[in-house]
Amino acid sequence: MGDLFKALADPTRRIILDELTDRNGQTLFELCARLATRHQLGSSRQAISQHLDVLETAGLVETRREGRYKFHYINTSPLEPIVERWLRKPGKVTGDAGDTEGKGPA
Amino acid sequence: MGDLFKALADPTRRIILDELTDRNGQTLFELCARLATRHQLGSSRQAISQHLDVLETAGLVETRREGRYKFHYINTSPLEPIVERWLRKPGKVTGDAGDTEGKGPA
DNA sequence: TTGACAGGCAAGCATTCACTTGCCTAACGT
DNA sequence: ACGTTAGGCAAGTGAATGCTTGCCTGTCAA
Repeated sequence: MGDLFKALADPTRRIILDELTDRNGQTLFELCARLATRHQLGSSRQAISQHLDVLETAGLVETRREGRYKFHYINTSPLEPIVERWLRKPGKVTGDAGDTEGKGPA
Repeated sequence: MGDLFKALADPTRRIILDELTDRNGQTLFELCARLATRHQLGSSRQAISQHLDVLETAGLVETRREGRYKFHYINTSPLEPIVERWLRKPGKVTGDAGDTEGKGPA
């Protein structure tokens, strides 16, 4: 769950999602080129690749291999439960017991 | 904008939002007690205070002083534009030009 | 088969982040 | 006035994060 928010916390990754929204199914190199051209992002190929890994771990990007190409597709479904979590009316905390992620005390 | 996602990226801060959803207008000490009791979070007072600062910077928490008490109120309005950003249909990237946050190239 | 292309793996580095520690200010109660 | 309570400020520490560097594995065209 926290992977989703951590993925969204980086501006470069948000721009990657923008780019995939504009044109879905891009390869790594295509993304590099378009991020540099349209967003003035000088990130290296490896940097973008690592960002894509983070986004994929968060479930925001899915991939499809085809020969030596790897296409990246945006998946917005993990975003939908975000707002609803804190939009429920005050009264009872329901399903957050598993959200500590090992950040608890020793 | 990125402040919002960074604020949500931490599990302790998400639990604080849960706690404020359950009971709005808590003081710092009240939050400390309830986080420890109901969520087994052993965070110190200063840690919680810093988390509240982050949440307030992100616009997710607003405060009201009253004597020596400071009450914290959740504000969910910054959450609403989150999903819509990437739910627009592919075709044109519109308003992301200001999202680089100084992470751009030299 | 050889070389170019698309991508992956892993170590190293600098910054940021969460948290602690220690001390301080301001508002109450008695 | 004095002590207690609620909260704030700032420096320091360990871990995580974003990025680079260097090399390696597959895939395709000629």
